[in-house]
Amino acid sequence: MIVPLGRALTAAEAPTLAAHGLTMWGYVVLLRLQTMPVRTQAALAAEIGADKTRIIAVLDQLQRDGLITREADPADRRGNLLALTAEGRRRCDSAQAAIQANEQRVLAGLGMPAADVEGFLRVLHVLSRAEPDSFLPDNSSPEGDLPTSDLP
Amino acid sequence: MIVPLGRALTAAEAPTLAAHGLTMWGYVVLLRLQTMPVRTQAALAAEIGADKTRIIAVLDQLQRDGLITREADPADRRGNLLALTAEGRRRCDSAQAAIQANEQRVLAGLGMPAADVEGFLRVLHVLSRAEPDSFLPDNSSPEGDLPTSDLP
DNA sequence: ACGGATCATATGCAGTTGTAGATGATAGGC
DNA sequence: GCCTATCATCTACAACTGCATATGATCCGT
Repeated sequence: MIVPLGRALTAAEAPTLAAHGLTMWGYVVLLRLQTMPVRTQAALAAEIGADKTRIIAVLDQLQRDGLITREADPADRRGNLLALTAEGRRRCDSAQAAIQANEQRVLAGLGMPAADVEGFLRVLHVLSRAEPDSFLPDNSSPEGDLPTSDLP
Repeated sequence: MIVPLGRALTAAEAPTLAAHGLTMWGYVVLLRLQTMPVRTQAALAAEIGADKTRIIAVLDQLQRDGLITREADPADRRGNLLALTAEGRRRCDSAQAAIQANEQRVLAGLGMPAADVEGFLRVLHVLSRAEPDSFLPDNSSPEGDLPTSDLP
């Protein structure tokens, strides 16, 4: 998969998210909490591929905006229970709708068969739910003898 | 499209690229030059979504490794002609094969219909050739009144 | 010949990201 | 009670990224 493509798609979502008062990570957090609350911030960070120290500010902001609740878990006060508020759910839904509308526009503009586009969306949906570790290659050795020089 | 997915896929490629003595940007440059040489570094940077000042070191390394040729354009000596060497082509091909093999493994592991997977790959291929600007949303106004707070 | 533009290159700055470590609070096993 | 582990939080450091700027070489139009 092509790296600049991923970067371009990410960059394209930013204005839509900004228009909904969200940042990329804020949106990712809301999307994840949309499916189910979590019991610790560390678990959330691991699931969304974020750094546990860096999402603290994200969660701070979301909490200030009234989009999430964040309360010590009575069963284990080391962790925080995180869940969407009603406003958070609304915000997430509206941002998601806008982004998906733009995706539909982009995909429609490709002029590809509807079956391909539908297949694409289905695979993408499943991929987005997969564990990030499942994308890693096997421990296969590289082909041939290659120099070990690498970019600084 | 889901941002963490893109990040996970990118991260998953890194070990394969490293095993082939390449970095992400080095690989992206090789991929682009595989299709056709370019006449200026600035044009290359724009096409691959890189910063023109930052790819200098990338090109330096690729040139040192004998993977690209980089010669002043006799028609306009302000620019450099960039092209793959035979070794560069081999390196690019082998890295690409390894990455695609891993992609096939991941996609096969999803257990989805072959038609969906093929459609996915076809759409992905077209998307990767699209102009990054085409992904940007229209100048539509956001839905409803939303707070303007944003993440620091 | 001059002025403006383009190209590669180097550099600075601010923001982002990944990693590591420290700290305090909390929990569980012995 | 003590030791170890976990969690959130804070901080430092290095690398990366985007943008801006400056410089020298080159090119083109007047």
